[in-house]
Amino acid sequence: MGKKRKKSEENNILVIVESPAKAKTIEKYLGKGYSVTASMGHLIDLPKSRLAVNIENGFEPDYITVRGKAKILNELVKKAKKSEKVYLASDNDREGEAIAFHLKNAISKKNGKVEIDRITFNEITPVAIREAVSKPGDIDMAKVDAQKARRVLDRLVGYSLSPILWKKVKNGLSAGRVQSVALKLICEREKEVESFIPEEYWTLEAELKKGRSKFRALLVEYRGEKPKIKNNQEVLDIIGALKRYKNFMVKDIKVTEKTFRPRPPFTTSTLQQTAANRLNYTSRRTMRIAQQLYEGVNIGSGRVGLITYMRTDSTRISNVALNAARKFIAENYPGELPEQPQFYRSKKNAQDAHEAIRPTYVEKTPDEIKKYLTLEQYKLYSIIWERFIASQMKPSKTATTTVLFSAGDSLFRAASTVTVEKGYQKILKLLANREKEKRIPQMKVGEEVECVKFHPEQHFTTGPSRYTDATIVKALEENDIGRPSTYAPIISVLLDRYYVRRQNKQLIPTQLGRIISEILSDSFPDLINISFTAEMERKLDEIEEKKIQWSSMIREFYEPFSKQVAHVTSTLESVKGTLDEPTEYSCELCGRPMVKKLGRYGYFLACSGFPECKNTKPIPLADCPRPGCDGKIVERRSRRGRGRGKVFYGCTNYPDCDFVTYDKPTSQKCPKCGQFLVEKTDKQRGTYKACINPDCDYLHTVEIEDQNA
DNA sequence: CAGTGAGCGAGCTTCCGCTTGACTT
Repeated sequence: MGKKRKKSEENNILVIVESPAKAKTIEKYLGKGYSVTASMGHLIDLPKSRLAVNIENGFEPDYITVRGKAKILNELVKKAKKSEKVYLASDNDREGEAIAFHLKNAISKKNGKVEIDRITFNEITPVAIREAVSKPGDIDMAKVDAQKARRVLDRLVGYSLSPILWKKVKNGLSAGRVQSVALKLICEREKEVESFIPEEYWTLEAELKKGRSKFRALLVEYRGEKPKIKNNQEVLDIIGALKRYKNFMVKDIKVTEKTFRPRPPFTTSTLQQTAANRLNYTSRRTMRIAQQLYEGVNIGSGRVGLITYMRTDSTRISNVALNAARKFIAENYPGELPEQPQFYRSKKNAQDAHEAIRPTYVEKTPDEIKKYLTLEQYKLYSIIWERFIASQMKPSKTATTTVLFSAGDSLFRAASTVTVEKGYQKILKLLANREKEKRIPQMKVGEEVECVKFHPEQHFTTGPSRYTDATIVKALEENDIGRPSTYAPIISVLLDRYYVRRQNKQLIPTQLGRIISEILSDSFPDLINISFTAEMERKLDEIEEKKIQWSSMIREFYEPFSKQVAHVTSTLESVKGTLDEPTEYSCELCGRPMVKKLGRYGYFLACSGFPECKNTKPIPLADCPRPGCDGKIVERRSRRGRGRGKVFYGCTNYPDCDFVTYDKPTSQKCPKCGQFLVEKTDKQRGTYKACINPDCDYLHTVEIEDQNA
């Protein structure tokens, strides 16, 4: 008796979620009697070391406990044993259902008696959590099957394609349903960039004067046609013909109003895009900071989670958050509160397991908590906060006045845009529009203004732009390739494997990346393309709707695929040996030319006479600036610290010469003193080049290559 | 934000998607 009462006072209902930060919040909401624990993602998965898909037996996967997760799993099982009831509350999406399923198996294997139910919710609010607990249900096996199909397909693709690359290109390479399509996009764009031929064209502006104000109007019609000015001579001819019109006549004035609705709150994809465009952050950096804000920052009163979950594809927000935003707007910007709340539609195939990314407490304004945040936390929090509040404010309105001027049979156009109603723009600081308003004076139709001067300007048509973190994430998301948790890692894998490099934010394929992409796209055109994943998702939906079986879906894919794999393996010629890039250096041991190779630790120089001559050396980046030293500056890595350590640049004559710097040398020489230039970054100037010589003051801004961090 | 030093051509690699930490190499 006494024992029983004691037990009921303890936490006798176990709730399992995926993320520990979420566990903390939910435990607070559920209160007494509940214990909430995190699984930290998948605990059961395919082993890394082998295929582990039984092709002869209906593609059944051979699951194991994920390396390093045994401790967590055992503890969950132990806790479950002590509980009266277990609620599996992993995310309400396909992967979450699979996590719940595997947990249930593991727990009931060790303890058949305990009652295990599945609960789901799409927002972490007291109401939603309590409601979920009041309506426990079962695991949706169709969803679990869909996840299994996804997992098995990715394993079959990745573990079939990668070995082809090992054999034909280079050991250790990788390919997969997602990364190889991302690489293909980048390579195709590069081809467009290369084949684009810029064309010269000119524009002509007239400087007009009314009273004391001067403004410019653009030539939009010449001799009854849209002007196509190809070169300097043509523009001079036009100016010559127009010179006699000392005055231009106002022919038409039009005012058009435009309404701009605020944008929906952030998803992972739009957060990464906006942070890249407005703050210059890589996807990876954005996610690292967002994770910090989500896990919580000490803002005086203890650690507080400042934003909702950062890996989401939804723009939906909870009612609690909606009301909080409206209350905040009513109190601070009463004129900008719309009568009706704004609702935003998530993208078509959103899994919608979480809310949009929003501040957890709208009353904690960025400026109020700035002193507790790092600068990057402050900036990221600011854009999240601004975007969320703005999304519930009134639209902004602009009025554009367009004036047409005639000069003979030519027409010029000038326009000015003014904001009529600021609306949600009132809240924006970091996200505020950066363009300046252009003003033109008041005029009347029929009025004449003086033409003071002509301004011809040379232009070139600009071709397609290379992908950046922002645009590749956008492209992937639009085509339903990858998930919020993988956008940043996809970019990292392409960089880490030297398929792509990043320069001035642009993603440029390397020689290796192009070769791989070419082989994969040519050999597997049905798989390595932009629509394969969308097709796959459609079939996964059918599995979830119990219209087809997961194993038949896999069989239909695998039969032709495996044939093609065998065919390519036996027929494709190896390109090993063509990968080394020639260089200007020659081997100091045997005189043969040196080639640039990609090794385990990055690029290095090797003698082309290998294996007779085994000479290797790092790639020289510059001459050592120390007087009398004949060493070269090369990239080195510190040994201490996690991973491979931090990159720095030192002299090859170390320890005789101890010259060292953290600034990356460039191939350029300083025009003032002749030593080499290095890349530097700081807050005021951004990234720029400066002379390595501390006694030389040469510096100027230029474009540079970024790191992956 | 302070902080700094090999080797590399291989015998064992690789996927996508969920989640956070992280010694002895």
